[in-house]
Amino acid sequence: MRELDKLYDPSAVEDATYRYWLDNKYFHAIRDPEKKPYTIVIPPPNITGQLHMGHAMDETLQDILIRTKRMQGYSALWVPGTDHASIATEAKIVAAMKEEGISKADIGRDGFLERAWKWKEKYGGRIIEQLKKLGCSCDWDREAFTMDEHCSDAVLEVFCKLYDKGLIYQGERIINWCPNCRTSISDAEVEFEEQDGHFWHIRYPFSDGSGDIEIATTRPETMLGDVAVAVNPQDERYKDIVGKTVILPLVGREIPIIADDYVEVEFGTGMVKITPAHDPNDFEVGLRHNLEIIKTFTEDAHIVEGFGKYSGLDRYEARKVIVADLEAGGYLLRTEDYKHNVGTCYRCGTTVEPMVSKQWFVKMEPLAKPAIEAVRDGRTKFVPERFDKTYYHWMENIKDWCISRQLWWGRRIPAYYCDTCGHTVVGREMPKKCPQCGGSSFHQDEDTLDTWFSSALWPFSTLGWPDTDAPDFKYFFPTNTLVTGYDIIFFWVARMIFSGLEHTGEVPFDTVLIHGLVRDAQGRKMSKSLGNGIDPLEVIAEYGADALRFTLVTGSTPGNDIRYSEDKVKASRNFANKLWNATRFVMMNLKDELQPGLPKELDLSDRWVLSCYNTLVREVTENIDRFELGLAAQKIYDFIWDVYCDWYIEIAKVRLNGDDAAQADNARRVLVYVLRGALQLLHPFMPFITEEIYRALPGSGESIMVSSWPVYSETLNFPEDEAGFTNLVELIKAVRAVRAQMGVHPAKKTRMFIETQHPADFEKGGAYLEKFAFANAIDIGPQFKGDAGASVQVITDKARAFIPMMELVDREKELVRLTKELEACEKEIASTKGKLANEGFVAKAPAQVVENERARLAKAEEKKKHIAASLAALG
RNA sequence: GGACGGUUAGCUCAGCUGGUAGAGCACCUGCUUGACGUGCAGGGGGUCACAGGUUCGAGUCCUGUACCGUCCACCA
Repeated sequence: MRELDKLYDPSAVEDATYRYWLDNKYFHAIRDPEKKPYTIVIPPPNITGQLHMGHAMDETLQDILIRTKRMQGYSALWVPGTDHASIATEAKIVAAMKEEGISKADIGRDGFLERAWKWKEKYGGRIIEQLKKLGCSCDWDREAFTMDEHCSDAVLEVFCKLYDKGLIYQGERIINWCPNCRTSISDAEVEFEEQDGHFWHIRYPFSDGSGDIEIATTRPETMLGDVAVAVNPQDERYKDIVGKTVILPLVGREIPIIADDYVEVEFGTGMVKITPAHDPNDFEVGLRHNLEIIKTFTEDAHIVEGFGKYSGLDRYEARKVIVADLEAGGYLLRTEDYKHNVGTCYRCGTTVEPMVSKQWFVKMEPLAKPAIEAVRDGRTKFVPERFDKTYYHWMENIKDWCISRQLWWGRRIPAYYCDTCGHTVVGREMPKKCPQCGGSSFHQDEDTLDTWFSSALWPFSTLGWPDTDAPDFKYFFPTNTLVTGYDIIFFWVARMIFSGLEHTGEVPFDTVLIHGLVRDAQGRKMSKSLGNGIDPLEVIAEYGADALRFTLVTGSTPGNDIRYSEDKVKASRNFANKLWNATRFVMMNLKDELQPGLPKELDLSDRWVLSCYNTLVREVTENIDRFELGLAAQKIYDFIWDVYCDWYIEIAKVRLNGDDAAQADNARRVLVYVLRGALQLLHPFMPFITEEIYRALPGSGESIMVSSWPVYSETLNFPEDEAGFTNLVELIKAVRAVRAQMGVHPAKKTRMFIETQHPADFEKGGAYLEKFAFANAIDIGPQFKGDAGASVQVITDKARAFIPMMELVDREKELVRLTKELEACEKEIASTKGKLANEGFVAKAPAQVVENERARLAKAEEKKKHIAASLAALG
């Protein structure tokens, strides 16, 4: 420990401590056959990313688990790494290029990839450094990247394998297209948001001139691609017109009226225009009725060639022009305001355009089934459990996964097309000869794979798979706990589960610990656009990583969002400082030589604190096992602050400053013992300060990180002494309360007579009473012989304390005070008696509960006797 | 439309398998207490959203209602 500063300064400690851990390779997991493995893979942050509060919480939870398990003797591996994040990264690079006036086309694929790798080199490491600031004990020797050679091999293997099994196919399907990112995206990547729009009612005339029909649409610009109008076959109104044709206004195309169950009779006019090329439902209808697909939008959402004046217009301009023309032509019947949900790109927010396009898909149904089973039969558990519903719902309704992206940054699809006959060959490398025509010239598919395709393999690709003999894979896989936010269950968790099962035959982890979002103090989501994000690094710089970490786990419960507020961080910082000062106190009282371990002779307070500590060890361990990290943290906090600092240290001062050297030494040894144990329990939560203090304590090992997790011990269990000490504490508190109420200055010491039938406890604690109950002389006996009327009387169930303070005793006030106490006491008696008189309660409640109730009654009655006696004494 | 979560002290939230309602912050009163004022001692403040039910006993379990929030679906 450096100079004993009054204030703990995290910035003076954290970096050096982290370096110490790194230098000693404590984070590096060894495949020790004697140990059990415990593995976590990090949710790989994007290489474009900067550490935000969500990461900070996610990583803190993982670090708590991994540090605990490491101390518990597991070979604990936390695999770190980053994700290439194809779409997000590519967007950033393109934007940066735009600044320079360069486009992708200008530099070509190779030039672009060169830039991308440079970008990765430059920014990919940034977030890793930020994780270190948080104190993450990742095994940096095993750092991975979704596009490094190894992970790429895994992707290649998986693609080829699934293709061979028929689970990956290429096809013309309707997909979600982002006109800004210029790529397809998967269903999961579309976010719906409610927007104000209009409902345009348009007249389509029958081609035979026998009148017209009315259809309503929110997207008139898609009418250029209309190939039919659909009605419900059950709809009596329209039975007769099915089979007739109408003329598409502005375009002049003749299109049929068809019947399909998809149409809701009640909604709108009960007639729907069918645009198979640009609406997923219409696409399905088109398939059923064998309709033509007429594309009307280009990749950047402009009207395609061939539509006259509309061609080349952006989709929104086209809408305006088309509506105006409809109106001018007398086709627009009316316009209503209408709120509807619009799909947007989860990366850039642009309105997604459904498009028919040739893409690669993963056939989901055969993969989803075993993945659902695995959660149903408990091989993988969600914590909290309720998230399995979310998972089932998604998995059971899953559609095929569009995995091809029209991007350059990412793993290129290993499909090759014969230049002679166009035959498709999927394989690990470019084929030499076309199996169909014998041609020898091929070109590779231009597209890359969805980022999540590689992330889905993360728990095993990082451990050496597809080499199933890879030592890490054999030892550490399946992993144990996956920690992530509920927002990426679909993107990632679900896909890892089915991928793990399909490719390794095992679930990739046994537990998924789900946490919520970190919100701002007003409960709003932290976001760039709102500008309400708090930078964890700034918080760390000001308050320390320990304070931030502690804040993010206390007062939270798995799966629920938490609000970030600086006040909470301050409270955590204060706790660190409290611990620091407690240590300062212990250290400044240490003598040169301190015997290790506990002394033979323990006094009442020693046994009390050890017994409390022992219980703490048991409970904290249980809480962590059950992922109740917030509860565990709270208990450690309470123990250190309330039990250790506020009581035990204060009480130990009596012996430390007393004449009995042996006793003082005993106190020192217990102080150090309990402090060290508490530090160990706290270490996973606040790694830096605990390490700093631990190493300063005499008798510690080289690092708290590699010390053994405390275990509950029957030899430290002293229930009677805990109870006895509690009697003392109750009397002390009662005396303090009465004195505070009466406004007696703490400097005023008094004599005290303790009337009790349980003298032993009070005799043992006599010295403490002097200090804490402000007594300068204490007598203990079965009966007070002095003038009760001239004494302040302090009452507990085990004792009456008489404090002669004649000048302060106001008989009337004392009567009121004691009468109030009597009333409270009688209320207690009535309540417990009532319960015990209830036959049902006595017969059906567990014996222990009834026993507690009896004890409570006995206590209250004893106290009542004391109060009655005191009241009598006052006359 | 479906699913889920929340509703507990002025504020932010804990409260595990039902058994005497808690913490932090804020507030009030004292305290130059030989570790710490980022502290110590004392104190006020809650019919646990509402209505039923199960139970000897409900903040906790069940049903329903209200409000707030999230996700999924997408009716053109």
